[in-house]
Amino acid sequence: MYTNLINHIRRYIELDDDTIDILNKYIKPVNLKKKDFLLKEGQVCRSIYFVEKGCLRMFFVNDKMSEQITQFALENWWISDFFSFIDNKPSGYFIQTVEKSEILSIDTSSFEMMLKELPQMERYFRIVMQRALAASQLRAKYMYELTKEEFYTHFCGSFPEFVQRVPQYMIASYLGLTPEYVSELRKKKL
Amino acid sequence: MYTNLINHIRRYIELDDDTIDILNKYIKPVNLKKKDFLLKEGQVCRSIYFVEKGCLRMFFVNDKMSEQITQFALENWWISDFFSFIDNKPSGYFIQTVEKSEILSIDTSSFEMMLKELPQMERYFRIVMQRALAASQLRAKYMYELTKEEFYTHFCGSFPEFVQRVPQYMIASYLGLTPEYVSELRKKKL
DNA sequence: ACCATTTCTTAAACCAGCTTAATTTTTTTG
DNA sequence: CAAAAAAATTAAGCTGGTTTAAGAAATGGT
Repeated sequence: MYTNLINHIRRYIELDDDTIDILNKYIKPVNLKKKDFLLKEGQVCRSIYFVEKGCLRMFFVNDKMSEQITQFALENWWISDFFSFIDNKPSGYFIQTVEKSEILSIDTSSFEMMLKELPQMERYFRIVMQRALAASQLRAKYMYELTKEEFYTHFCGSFPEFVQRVPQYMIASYLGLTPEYVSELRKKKL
Repeated sequence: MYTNLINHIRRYIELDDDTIDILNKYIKPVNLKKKDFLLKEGQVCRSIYFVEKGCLRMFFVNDKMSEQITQFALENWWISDFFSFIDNKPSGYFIQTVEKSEILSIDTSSFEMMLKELPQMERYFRIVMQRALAASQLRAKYMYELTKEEFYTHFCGSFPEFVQRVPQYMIASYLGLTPEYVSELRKKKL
């Protein structure tokens, strides 16, 4: 069970069957249908989430009352509002499924206990965080150097499967463009 | 020696004197004057850097041949091109001192050996990476929700000492604005 | 103190991408 | 399958922030 997570951990550290059993004590599976919420604005984000199957989005509601998506998570991605998770502060975000999803969740206290019982997991999470940071540095670089049109084209070229799977207006929101402008860009490309 | 680094590590994990001695084997101090480079575009970024004293900036040169700053590092910050560091890919960035600085550097192989000899440091770096990720999520949120003018005002309000210490055109670059526009904003505030 | 270099300012013309608002297409649900 | 809801398109007008170009002020080295 949780084959995706186990395989993901095994990319980075050794993991025997006994350790997997221990690990299982700390992990809570959550099955969600489309548009279910894992986190709502104002709540403290008390868990980190791993996507076994499905897709999540993280967004906040801006002053114009429209949803601003800041992150997606597909299979094998961890997602959380780390700011809220680390310091137990109320979150400004929503985390919601984009489609029917199987999520694994580890809450704050399980996370600490798990790391105490299985210190080798510190290494796994160090590497996960380091890679997430590298990804976020890369994304920031693209946002600095590309025009919005180039950013859109580059994104569609890099993640074609993703573009199929997620509604266009969500991609627009994630890239920081209006749906109208994306529409215009698509017309131009044809 | 390296009091800032030692204190920083002690914020997150226990550290006895013997451990510090071991740690020292892996750390290379580098003293730099203003505008010296730690990394140039095209090189593989083979180290992570800790600022004991001073200030670093990380930037790339865009197609208009102007410098786009993506990060600063003051005292007690780690900085690196993690994308290049992790996968040994040539970096697209420069890392340069903004002022005379004392830097501590750990190269790729020292990093791996150090983590093997002192596995408790995995925890320290897991926490450092996690916090860096939280900071980068927060920064991204501001970039999404604020206009450039608000972003500038917010930045100056949040880091007044920093604004003193770093030339205005660098702050403009970091925030993704032109120096001309920052000039206009300042005039407006007075 | 003086010259060279770096940094900051001013102002006008310009444009990428947004807003608004109305219409059409697609998807969801009973 | 039909009605309702959600998502995508179109087009015109507008604006926040850039570009360009020139001059002024601050900083640093000798």
